Amino acid sequence: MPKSIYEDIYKDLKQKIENDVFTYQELLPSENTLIQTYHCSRNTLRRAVSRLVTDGYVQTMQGKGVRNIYQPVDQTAFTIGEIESFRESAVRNGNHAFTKVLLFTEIAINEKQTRYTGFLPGTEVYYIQRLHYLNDIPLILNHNYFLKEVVPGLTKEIAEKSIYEYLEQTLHMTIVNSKRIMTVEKMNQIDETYLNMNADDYNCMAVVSSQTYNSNGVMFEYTQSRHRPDYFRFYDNAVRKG
Amino acid sequence: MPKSIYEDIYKDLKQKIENDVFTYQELLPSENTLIQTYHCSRNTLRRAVSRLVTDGYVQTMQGKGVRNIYQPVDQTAFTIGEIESFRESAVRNGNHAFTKVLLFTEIAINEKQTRYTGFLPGTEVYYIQRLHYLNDIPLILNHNYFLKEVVPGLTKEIAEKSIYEYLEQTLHMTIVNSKRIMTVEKMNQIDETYLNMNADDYNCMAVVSSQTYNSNGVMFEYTQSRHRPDYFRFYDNAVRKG
DNA sequence: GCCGATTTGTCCGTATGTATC
DNA sequence: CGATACATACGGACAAATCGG
Repeated sequence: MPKSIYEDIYKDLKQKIENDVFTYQELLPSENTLIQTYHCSRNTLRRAVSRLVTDGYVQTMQGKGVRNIYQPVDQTAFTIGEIESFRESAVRNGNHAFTKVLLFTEIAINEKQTRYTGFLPGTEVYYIQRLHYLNDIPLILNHNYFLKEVVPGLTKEIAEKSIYEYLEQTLHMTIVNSKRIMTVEKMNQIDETYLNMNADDYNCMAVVSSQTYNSNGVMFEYTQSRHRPDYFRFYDNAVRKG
Repeated sequence: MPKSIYEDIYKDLKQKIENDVFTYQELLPSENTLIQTYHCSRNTLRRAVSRLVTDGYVQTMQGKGVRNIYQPVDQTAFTIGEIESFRESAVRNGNHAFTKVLLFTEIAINEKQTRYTGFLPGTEVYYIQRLHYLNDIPLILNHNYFLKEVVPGLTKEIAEKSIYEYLEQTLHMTIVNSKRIMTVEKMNQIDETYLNMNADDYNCMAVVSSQTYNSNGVMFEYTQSRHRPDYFRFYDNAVRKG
């Protein structure tokens, strides 16, 4: 797989920032300097830097330079309470990722399902319920709807491993983008049971609904992910645009 | 304020997509066509289109074209990846916004507050509690911490209108980016009271914690926004990274 | 399967504008 | 004021993917 120059530069700079080659609040070498370092054009370098900006790693300042504003997530101010470190370490040491398939069926979308999935009525899909464990704790209850026409040959065995691996490696599909909406919803009986929660404690949860498109512009997946509220975290970097 | 060409093109195309000049799943005119339409260079046009991609409005396909994948979303949704004040998004969606200042104080950050705000102990800040109403319904309870050194002269009167307007128009500060984390937390007594909620119903809420930087690379604001769960929506578009 | 036309992706060099110091 | 640094814009060249004949 041949890679692009700007991506190599992006990754190199990113890694240097993460490994404290540039310290927090320090200015990076100027564009002209970096151009000489990487032997590339100005456009190519600026493209790499602009990705670092959207990542929230650096900040460009006209006439001044490029400032490193990267802070590792662990040490960041966002650690609220003690559960935090456990949560973080669970994710980082999460070698014990395990997926349990609760339900594997093939259905046709009805009127009600059309409203939230975005699939037209009558569309043939695989409807799968899966429970994702991290370190033996059930964290996420997933409701997946996959377009049968685009994702043929899906089986329970594949769903137990990785559906995306199947899509990319076997079907050679390219996943392009995913529109997501995050909300907070009441827990239902199924959530409580499988996620091992008690309604006397938390009675609602984080819900991420997503529509995913492949490289042909076809929306081939709708998924609703229902997350245990005490383990749910979503990171984002927002950029102010003119 | 002189604007840039690529931004004008971006806005024009965006508006055309929103107004169904191009229908869903349709291909946009090719780059060469659009270049002639807007009388601009290829780079400039591609820059405009790339913003539409990150917005989740279109999808580019090498060798084929640019497909419109825009579908309107709920107007009350907040968009991730973009900084917008409460007032701005309310105005944009044609709603009536009102802000009530519950508390306006000046404090020095203590050890405990350092952990979640990211300000060093002893830092002088304005600590403000505000309640944001949308169409007379209290939706968001905000805890703002503003660095006094960078944001001088803040008053309760300003806090009742728009702090961001004061920052940008009076102090001529440029807000650049904002790192945010979204979690789900238990509601406390204060939340219930001001947001008019009953713990028998929802007992938790969406919490968005954010650190905001200005154009000098200074983190001048920490804010915790506590949202009514039943009105909370965050919209996001994730793009394949390569 | 091949070839050429079309379309997007990557990269380069250069010129000019604007903000900072 | 000049030097430096990032921002915008243009034009050209070649690569890679797609599609139709």
